[in-house]
Amino acid sequence: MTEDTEKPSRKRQARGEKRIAELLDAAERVFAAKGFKGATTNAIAAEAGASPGTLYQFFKNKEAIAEALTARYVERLRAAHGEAFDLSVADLPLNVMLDRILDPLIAFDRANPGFYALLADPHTSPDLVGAKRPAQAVMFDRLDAILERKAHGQPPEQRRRTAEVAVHLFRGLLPLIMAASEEDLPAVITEVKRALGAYLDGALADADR
Amino acid sequence: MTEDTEKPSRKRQARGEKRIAELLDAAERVFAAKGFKGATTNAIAAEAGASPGTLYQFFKNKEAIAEALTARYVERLRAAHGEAFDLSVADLPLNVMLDRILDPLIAFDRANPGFYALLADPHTSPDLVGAKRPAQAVMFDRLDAILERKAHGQPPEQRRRTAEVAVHLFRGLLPLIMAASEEDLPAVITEVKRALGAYLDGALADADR
DNA sequence: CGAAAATACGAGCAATTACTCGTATTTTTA
DNA sequence: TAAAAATACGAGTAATTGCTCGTATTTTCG
Repeated sequence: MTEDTEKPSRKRQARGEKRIAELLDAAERVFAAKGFKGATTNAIAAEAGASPGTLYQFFKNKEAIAEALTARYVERLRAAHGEAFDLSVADLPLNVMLDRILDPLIAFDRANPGFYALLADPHTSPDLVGAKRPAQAVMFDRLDAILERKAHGQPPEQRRRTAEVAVHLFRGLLPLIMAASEEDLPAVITEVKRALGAYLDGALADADR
Repeated sequence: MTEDTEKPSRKRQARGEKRIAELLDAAERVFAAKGFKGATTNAIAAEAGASPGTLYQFFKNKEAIAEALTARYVERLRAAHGEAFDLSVADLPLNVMLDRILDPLIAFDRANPGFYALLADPHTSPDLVGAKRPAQAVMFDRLDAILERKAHGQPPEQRRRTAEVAVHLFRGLLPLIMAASEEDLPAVITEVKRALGAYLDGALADADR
């Protein structure tokens, strides 16, 4: 077995891939506007210019749409900012590091409002929770690795908690970031960085104590 | 007109008040478990041991239930912690002030999971948003007043933003607080206070600059 | 007491919605 | 080119759900 968890179906056409992308684009808009429960599969199909039957040709059910969309976000997040989130930033001063990490992350979130809509919803089924885990892990794991490099002496448990709190802290401020007008955004970003910087600064100082 | 925005109906019986309280208790549980959209009015009625007809005798529709529940939370929040959130805490050292404010607030949130469930849901109708505003205002206004007293020289606009960010910061960490086991809670609370303390400390230091 | 009002019930309606299925069209492939 | 497979359609269905309404019981009050 090299790479086949797929059924013995014949082949997916380029047309199909295009439709899937269109359906996910549509789902992104509808989820962002209405949330998961509020979104209608018929509305997603219509938004994509497709029929319900076509939608269900590619997705087993509504949850599968959200799962696929989440997977696409994770993929894009890795592709776009894997480098910016690289471990080498750990050697930079804290405020520079925060610029490097947060600027692209904020840009990504503002450019992909559906990502936030899906991630923020706390009332998701177990399957969806599983699909969301990698999205959380992308941020958490990298930050944890960075902290490990930046504060060697700290016990791993404490470090994990610091990373977890920092990620939640950012996610908690996301509503503010998402709601900010283009005009207010710089000031909001400044505050976000100030909050994260102050927290991490304290956590790292404790590690050296 | 002294106090009557009510219809010329005859009188609400004690039995009715009791039923309303039971229905709100039930709604709290169902909303906390399923979210607003996921909750069913029939399920709320059943949870309260009442029939749908009885539910709709006291509430115009599903939204009205959430509005009344939110109002009850605001009332309880004010009653339970109005004093702890009193302006005099502004004269205390920052970390003591945070203990005084956050400990009862965290206890309230953990004791009223429906409050968090309703507040956190971003996909609410305009009516619900209006009902939620006072809940936000309770925390924001008091913190803003405290900051005014603690940092006189700061321009109001900057102060408002600090208060807004601080409130969002706390709300953002609420998922962590709500999900923590009784065992983990103290450590989580420590981190929350550290984060808020570090942020506010920086903001207040800037004000004195 | 007795009438009116408040409370209570729950079957069921109208609307919504996730999803199916029979059928038609386009693309692949042998 | 012809059969098979993939894609597409959209009316229809079964289930869910917010809410109503006719009716029955309890409480209030003159």
